[in-house]
Amino acid sequence: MRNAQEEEPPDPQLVRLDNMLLAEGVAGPEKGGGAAAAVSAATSSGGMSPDSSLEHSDYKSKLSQIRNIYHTELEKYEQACSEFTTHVMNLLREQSRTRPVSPREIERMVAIIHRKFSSIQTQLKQSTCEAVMILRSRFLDARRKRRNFSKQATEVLNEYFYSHLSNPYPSEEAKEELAKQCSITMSQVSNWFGNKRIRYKKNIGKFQEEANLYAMKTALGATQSEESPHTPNSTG
DNA sequence: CGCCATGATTCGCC
DNA sequence: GGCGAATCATGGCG
Repeated sequence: MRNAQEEEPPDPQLVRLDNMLLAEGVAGPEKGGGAAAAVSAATSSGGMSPDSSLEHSDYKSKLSQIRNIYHTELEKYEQACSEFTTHVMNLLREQSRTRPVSPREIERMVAIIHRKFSSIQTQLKQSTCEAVMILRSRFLDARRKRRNFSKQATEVLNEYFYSHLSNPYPSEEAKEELAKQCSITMSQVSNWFGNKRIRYKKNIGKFQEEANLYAMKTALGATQSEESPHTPNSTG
C-alpha cells in the first residue's frame, strides 16, 4: 500500500465500461425503462420478427438477472470499501495516541483504499459487460437467426420491385402494404429493397431472367385481372 | 464441406 | 432518417 501514490486521471477504459453498462440498461436508474431502452436501441434498424416475443422476454429476464448480480456485487464492494475505510481510520486513530498522524496521511490512505476497490469494481464491470455482450449476440443479433422469407413473400416483393424497376423505392404506405402481404416487418421490407437494389444494380445480367419472369407475370395479371383457383400465380 | 444466395448490420454520406 | 456500399453470418444446394 505504500506505492501507487501518483494521481491517475479517470481511466478511459472504465469510462467506456460505465457508458456501455448504462446504455445496456444494466447500470441505469431503474429496471423497466433501462432494459426496454437497451432493447429498442439494439433493434432500432432491424425490426424483430413478430414471433420473437418469447425470446425477447427471455432476453429481458436474463438481462435483469445480470443486472441484479451486478448491483448486489457492486453494493457488496461499496460496503466492504466503507467498512475497510472505517477500520483503517480506527487504526490510525489508535496510532495517533503513540505517534503524530497528519490529516494528509489519513487522506492518502483513504485515497489508496478507494483506488484499490475501484479497480475491483472495474473488473466487475468488465465481466458484466462481457456477459451482456454474449447475451446480446445470442439473442439480439438477428443475423444468427436468419430465415429466408416464404416463397410467396419473395414473390410479392419481386413483383413490386420489377413493376417499379424505374423507381424501386416504395413509399411508407407501400412498404406497409407489402409488409402486411408478406407477414414481415416494414424494416424487413426496407432491408429487402435495399439489398435488392444494390444487388440488381451490381449485376443486372444475373437478374435478367427473373426480371423477364415477373414482367410477364404482371403483364398477364393486367390482361386477366382475375386468377383461377389452381394457377400458381398470385398477382393481386 | 464449399460455395453462393440472402437477410441483417454497419458505416459514411447527405 | 433513408440510402448505397461493404460486410457479416446463416441457409440451402450440390
